[in-house]
Amino acid sequence: MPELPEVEVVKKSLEKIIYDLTIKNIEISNKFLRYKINVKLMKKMIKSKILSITRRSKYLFINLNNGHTIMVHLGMTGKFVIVDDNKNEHKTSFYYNLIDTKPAHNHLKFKFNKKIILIYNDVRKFGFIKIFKTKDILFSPHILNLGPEPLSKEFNFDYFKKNIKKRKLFLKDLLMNQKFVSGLGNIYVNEAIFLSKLSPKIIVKDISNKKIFTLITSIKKVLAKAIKKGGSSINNFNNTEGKKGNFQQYFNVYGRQGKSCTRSNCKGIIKRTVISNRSTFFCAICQK
DNA sequence: AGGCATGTTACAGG
DNA sequence: ACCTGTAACATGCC
Repeated sequence: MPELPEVEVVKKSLEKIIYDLTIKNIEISNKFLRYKINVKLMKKMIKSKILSITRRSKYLFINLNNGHTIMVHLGMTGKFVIVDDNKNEHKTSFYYNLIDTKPAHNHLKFKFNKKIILIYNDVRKFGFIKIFKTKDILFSPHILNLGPEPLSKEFNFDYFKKNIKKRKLFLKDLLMNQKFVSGLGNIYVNEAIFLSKLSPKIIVKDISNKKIFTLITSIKKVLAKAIKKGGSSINNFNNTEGKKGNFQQYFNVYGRQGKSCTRSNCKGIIKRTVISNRSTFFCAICQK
């Protein structure tokens, strides 16, 4: 479920529900996620309180009052399910097809001092949950080499310009590279490139200054809008409030091959190709 | 049956 | 030591 907007929505939802709660128990039914969970260390988090929940790129940090942080990466299919005190289930889910949270794929359960259970469910087990000392978290190998957050002011024209000099790679590969900018994935890269009217295959050193500005704006716009819409894939935990992620209905290119270009006055048809093993969608008429 | 799926990373080669 | 491309991870749906 996991590009930056989805992870941000999960972060906000978790915050609302488990902030300030104390972990009463942790049940691990399957420790074999992307990395094997250190059960002993994980159990040491029992009795600690949730100080805050933060995000860096697609990684979530659950910061505890015992000097430790639980790092969570949702991989491709990681989801959280909240069971509230009325036994209602509030799930995060993906718009695509793996939307079920079958109990068989529940791997961890966190129980709190309120009657709230937080379940980590992950069909493909590409996600992981790992404990770090809070002070070490930004120096962990996952975080250390990440590029700037795309929504930060650090990610600007000067940064972009400086990092594309003499580089001969496709624009799409640049934006997918987490060392260049962190948090974008295949959906939002496709969408941002469409908004900028550039070809995903333009060689990055050939992008004009004007287009660099457009591109940066497009990236920030598409992410901000997706967060506002609750992500592309999320049924918000607070779906009792009628809040469901629905950014997928705003996709211009992703998954739209064969359909017509949404740009007014463009008669193009969206094409699908493959770049670096990933599906790539674009309009050959208006993206140059 | 085979292709495809939102991600990361180990590895080989340059 | 850096950069790049490929394959692998596990599972389910079309």
